[in-house]
Amino acid sequence: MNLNVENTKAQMRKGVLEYCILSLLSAEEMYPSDVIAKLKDAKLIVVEGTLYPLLTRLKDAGYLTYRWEESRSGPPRKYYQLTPVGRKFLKELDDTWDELAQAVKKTTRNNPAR
Amino acid sequence: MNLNVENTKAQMRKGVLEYCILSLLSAEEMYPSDVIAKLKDAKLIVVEGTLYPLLTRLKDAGYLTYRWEESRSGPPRKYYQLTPVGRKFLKELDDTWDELAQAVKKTTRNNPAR
DNA sequence: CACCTTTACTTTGCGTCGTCAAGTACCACC
DNA sequence: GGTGGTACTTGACGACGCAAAGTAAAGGTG
Repeated sequence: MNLNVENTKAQMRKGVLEYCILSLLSAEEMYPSDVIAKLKDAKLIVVEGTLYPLLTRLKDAGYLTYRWEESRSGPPRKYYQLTPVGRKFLKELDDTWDELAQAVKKTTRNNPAR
Repeated sequence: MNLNVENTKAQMRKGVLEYCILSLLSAEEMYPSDVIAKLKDAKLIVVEGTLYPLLTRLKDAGYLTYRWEESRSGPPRKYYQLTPVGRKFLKELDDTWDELAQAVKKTTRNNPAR
């Protein structure tokens, strides 16, 4: 048990990972390293051991597909993209996120720190 | 493994629980059932088995204290309140939340669903 | 071709934590 | 002194992020 800011930050990040990844992939087809780089840009640090299993889960759930593409600098890459079902799912996650943001806003409204 | 909206919603909720609870308690002293009710108002469903251990962790970490108070309709209640350290921690969580919201906004900016 | 580096994908095990479910305890009222 | 409502506790379980080690493909260098 380790209740510090870093840990809580990690907890919060976990909750939105799926959503952010699907959202990134909905805008443009990418392979995992691209996704990690994009997330890093947004200050969401994610490592391989987190991303790969998650992508696999999303694929198994029918939200993602991928195609192999050759690379000039190493092994071939898996380029992921949303399926129609994935797009539908993403729309629901948009609402879910908005609801959560509303909920947080509501519970923190009278927070003296603000 | 069960990748549906309900599950993802639960995941997101997990991430902000600590924050919301501390925030509620910073505004006013409460006992667990009050907290559950307030969270429910904000559409954040939390059950006893989640809240009690979390409050204990927050107390053990030095962020909360409690005092017993008699009740007219049952056993005495533990009224929780933030410690000075808890207030400091909460301030940091405010920043953490803002950062996360920014990050999500950034990754979802080009999401066609929006 | 043997070796090394870089890049990409995979997998195992661990730790944390929310949740379920069952249990304990206190109080009021009849 | 049962009975019902309220409050707090706890053990087992499962999901999942993450660290770390492993496998594999391509290219460069001699």
